[in-house]
Amino acid sequence: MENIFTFAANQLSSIMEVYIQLPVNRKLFIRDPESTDLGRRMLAESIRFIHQYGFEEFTFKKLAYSIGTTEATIYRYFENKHRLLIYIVDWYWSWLHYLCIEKTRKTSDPAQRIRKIIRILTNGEAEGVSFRHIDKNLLKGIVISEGSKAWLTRHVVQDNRDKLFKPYKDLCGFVAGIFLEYRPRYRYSRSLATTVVKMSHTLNFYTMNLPSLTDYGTSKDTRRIRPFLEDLVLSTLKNH
Amino acid sequence: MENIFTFAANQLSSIMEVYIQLPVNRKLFIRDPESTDLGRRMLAESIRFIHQYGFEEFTFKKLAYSIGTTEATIYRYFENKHRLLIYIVDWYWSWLHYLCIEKTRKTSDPAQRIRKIIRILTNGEAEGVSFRHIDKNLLKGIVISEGSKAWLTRHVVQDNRDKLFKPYKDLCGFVAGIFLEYRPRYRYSRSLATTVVKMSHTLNFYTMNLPSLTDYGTSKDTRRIRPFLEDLVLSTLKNH
DNA sequence: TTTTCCATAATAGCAATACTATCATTTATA
DNA sequence: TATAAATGATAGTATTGCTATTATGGAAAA
Repeated sequence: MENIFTFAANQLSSIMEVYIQLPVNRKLFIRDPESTDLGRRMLAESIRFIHQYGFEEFTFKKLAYSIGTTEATIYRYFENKHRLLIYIVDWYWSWLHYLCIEKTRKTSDPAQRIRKIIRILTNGEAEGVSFRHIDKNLLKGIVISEGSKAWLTRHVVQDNRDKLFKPYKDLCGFVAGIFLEYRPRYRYSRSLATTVVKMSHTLNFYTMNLPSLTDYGTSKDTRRIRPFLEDLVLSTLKNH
Repeated sequence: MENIFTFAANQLSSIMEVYIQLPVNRKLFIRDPESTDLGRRMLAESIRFIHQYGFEEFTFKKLAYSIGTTEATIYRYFENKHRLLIYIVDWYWSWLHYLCIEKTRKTSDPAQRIRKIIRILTNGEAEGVSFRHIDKNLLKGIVISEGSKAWLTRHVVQDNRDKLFKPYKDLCGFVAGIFLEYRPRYRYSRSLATTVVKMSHTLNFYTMNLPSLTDYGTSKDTRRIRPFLEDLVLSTLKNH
């Protein structure tokens, strides 16, 4: 199967420190942050900052200060902080999509492929190859608690036209395809895929912050999200 | 069944213009907006404004101008605009909860009760008794596109301790109870209830703004959310 | 080597936001 | 009619989210 990550996948090697360049929409930046050391520090530090203090507290001025540059310089890389958020959120979804493709490649049994996908989506610890400057565990935290803010704006429709949410939609589309392999006649594969992708992250947020919305008590044990979603998907699909 | 809405329910009459006072957490306001004409105009106008321009564009200065008062006065009713958002979002969830109780009261068949609940959650047109100053259709739109912002903040945990999200959690708890009536041994009733409540609104947002995440093409037909969720819930529960 | 770019630094400025504070005036209530 | 409470009018402040200008330092082209 040829896909957008072919180039990246070919670069995979046995050493863990591998540099995969995930494709990012060029409209998301003015100057490619991956192209300079300063740019990469912007990414690394904004991930740390947003994870710690939240997106509302995050400003270019503070980011500039903490990496020893100026506000004006950051504005030469990113139009505004919202675009930077979409940049890192997109990066996360692209990476998850890549992981899903990689990890299901060798499995042919459709039900088994579905279980693998759900395992990846609900995995607490970010797995896969490591990256120089992007801390995937922090990133996952950001996507869980700030991710929706990427599209919860007045300009969703225009941003969507500009394909800014393509990685998320591609991932959901891929998952929907896996569902259809299992039950080709199921009519709501996309809705179900979106539900699973969304809830695998939202239930994480609820477990940590509004635990009574889940069944895991106050133990904050996010591991039980997986059996719930697995049962949800397989019960539904089996029924068709 | 005694419940928080008993008083309100007793007031129901055949005329549509009934005044139901839904309980709102007292921490959400400084001065009760329901107690004065000016306060009610604040609620009515903020709903209109947020629906039209979004929560980010919404400021107390603009709200003050459009109802002919001053910023300072609004600050005497609400601590800040975020609390006002929680106020109206809570109001919505309380009202939905009330509707769910009312509409399932006469049905005893558990599966039928589940279908009723899902119908209420996915109903495009806001039904039920009407209110003087709160436009429930606009309110539903706000909850769909701004609702999560109520808890997607750094102070979720504290806000949760202050019981600011009680109406949402109560609704999800009620739905979970209905699921348990049907299948008492199902282990994930809360997660499933939360999933249904969440997705019944999120899929609405996707249908309107990111339609490729759903199965309804570009027709923007939100009516198909209901059969999807109905099938999802009943397939899953039947399996137990 | 010199020139000339170009990225970044340094600094300023501006309109808007999210408040807080003060005092005058109107309105309600005792 | 007195008195308190609610609202209006106005001012002020720190911060945000930018834009603009000029200076500097280092790498590449001439």
